[in-house]
Amino acid sequence: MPLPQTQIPGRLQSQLAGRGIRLTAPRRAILSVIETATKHLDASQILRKARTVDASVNRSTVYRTLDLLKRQGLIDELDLMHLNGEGHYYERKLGRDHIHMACLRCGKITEFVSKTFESLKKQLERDCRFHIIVARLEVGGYCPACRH
Amino acid sequence: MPLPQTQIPGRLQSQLAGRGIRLTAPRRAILSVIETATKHLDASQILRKARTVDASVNRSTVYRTLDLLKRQGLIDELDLMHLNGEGHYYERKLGRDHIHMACLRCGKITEFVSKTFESLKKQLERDCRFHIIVARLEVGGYCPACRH
DNA sequence: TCCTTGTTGCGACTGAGTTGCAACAGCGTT
DNA sequence: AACGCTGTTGCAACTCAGTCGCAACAAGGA
Repeated sequence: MPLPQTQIPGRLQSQLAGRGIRLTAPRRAILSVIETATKHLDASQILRKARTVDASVNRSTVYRTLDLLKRQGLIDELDLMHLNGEGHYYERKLGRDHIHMACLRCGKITEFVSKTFESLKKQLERDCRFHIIVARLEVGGYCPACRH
Repeated sequence: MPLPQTQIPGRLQSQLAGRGIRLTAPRRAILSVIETATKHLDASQILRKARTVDASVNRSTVYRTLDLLKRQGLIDELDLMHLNGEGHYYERKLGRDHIHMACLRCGKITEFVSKTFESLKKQLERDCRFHIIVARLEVGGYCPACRH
């Protein structure tokens, strides 16, 4: 349920290097932020944290690196039901997809892995002859503590 | 699979009126655009079409009306995998939720209704004790014509 | 018809994300 | 260890979606 982050540090780095992608100081800073995140971060939070590692990191570089990681399928982009503005959140893509539930009252984000979700994707691929690259299921509602 | 739009014209209007919400000329124009849409429209497309009905409709009013309809649970907001920029798309909420599949190559949007999706939501409500208000499943990948 | 109250148009603003460009730095090659 | 090709960066200016404060306005109940 919680973010299964804080993996082998440097894992993202070596995945990129293994694909012949150049590693630079700003990229290393940004990757380390993403790898060690304990909650969903948006671009400006990633920038702020990356700057504590390498003070010269620029906003554009954060966006360009996030684009790179998306194209490489190494991160997922989330909206989290736009609870706070229009921006996006990012998280490492690891193994199984999970569902994000956002509480409309307290803002808490809960993650949930479900076999049914996996079946649903298989059904889609079969019935619609659609080749899925990314699937995003976001739910808004009230968490156990806030429901009425 | 296609949009089940072009419902009883004026249906949205009477739903709002029935809730004691004031009907104005710009609102009527915007509602008629949403009701008669044959594809997913974004805010600026809604504005342009609404202006063919009432030339004085303003951009802010479109956003304010979309917010109203979202709060009333009468429309759904979609990203459609951000195939074209960062904006949002809107569609009437009718009966069962459906899944949106966006082809990353040709941009085609396919809709799909699935019993498994309904079970998944029930499972979520039960297992996570989460009260679902809105559920959005968007899939990016390759449609039958574009897959390789 | 009047009056209250919610709605609108306007214009200025915010904040996310993008872009062109010159300077720079990986990293494979020598 | 230095070289050089080529991809990457910082910067600053920009675009675009969406928001906001406010004075004028209009819906619809009395």
